[in-house]
Amino acid sequence: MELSCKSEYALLALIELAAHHAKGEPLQIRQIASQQNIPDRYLEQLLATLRRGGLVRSQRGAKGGYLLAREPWKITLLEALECIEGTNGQKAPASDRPHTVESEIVRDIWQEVRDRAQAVLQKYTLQDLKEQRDARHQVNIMYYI
Amino acid sequence: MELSCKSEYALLALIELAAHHAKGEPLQIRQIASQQNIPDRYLEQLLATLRRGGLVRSQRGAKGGYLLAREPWKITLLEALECIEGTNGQKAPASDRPHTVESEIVRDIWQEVRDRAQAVLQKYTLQDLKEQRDARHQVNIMYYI
DNA sequence: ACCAAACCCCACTGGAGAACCGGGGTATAA
DNA sequence: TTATACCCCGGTTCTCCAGTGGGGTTTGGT
Repeated sequence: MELSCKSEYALLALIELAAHHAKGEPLQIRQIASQQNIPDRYLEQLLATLRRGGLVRSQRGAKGGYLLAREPWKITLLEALECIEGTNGQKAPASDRPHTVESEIVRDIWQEVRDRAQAVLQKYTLQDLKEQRDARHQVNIMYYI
Repeated sequence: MELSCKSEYALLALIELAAHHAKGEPLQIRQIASQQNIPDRYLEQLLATLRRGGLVRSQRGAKGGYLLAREPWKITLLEALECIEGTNGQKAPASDRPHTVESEIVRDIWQEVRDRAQAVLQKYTLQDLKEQRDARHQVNIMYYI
């Protein structure tokens, strides 16, 4: 798993879309970008990737924008991250190298690490993040009063 | 965590050193490299990093080579990987960006993923890998008979 | 019909790191 | 003294990240 800036941008955008999802109307790149301080031309590319991955859909033309392709509780973070950074074929070290007993041991541990990371990302959906968001915003308002 | 080719090379070298550790005599780069099919000039750099990190020590001159700086059960994989790839300070996306409620949620999840990955790497020592190695080699011998 | 809002696609840049290769210097055992 | 092995520094090629920019296409509103 990357946990890069790119991945963070994608998740932030998806949280915004999840929060806006009940309204049923599309949300524009500009809105998301300004809310989350993301360069809009870059975010555009990420949303295009998410669209091609089937996680969001777009509405072209005036009053257009993006919507989640599915209900927010049906999209896990694992899906989102695999979509956004999954294109780069070999994240694992090339398996074409002749493998020894020792290299298999290392690969097994690599796999265990990946499995643990993926388990965390599997258990959260966009709905979960949206609820956390609402809860924390509520706390902020209470402090403000 | 990177889980790159570089990291794999480093762990393979450390396993070799752990396996050879009982003899008390140094092991040469060439030996390790040919055993594990690693380009030797590259491995040299990695061992230099591990030396600077205090995980191995070197003996210069003829009959020289590398030895573990500590007992194999006192070196965890987490230590080894942090040493080999840890110089790049922030693997996390720059925190200098203005952070929103949403970005904090994402960072928290990032942290949870990292913690899980590190927990796996923390629980294994070089001694564990050496024992796995011995066990699997033994199995291979039995098949051969 | 027109216009402006919005997405769409492609290309390019600068920087960082991975995965090497190579040359020459230095310590050390035999 | 000499061969062996580590030591240090530098360069190369490649890929990806993180953006920026230009021009094209769809669409709703007037």
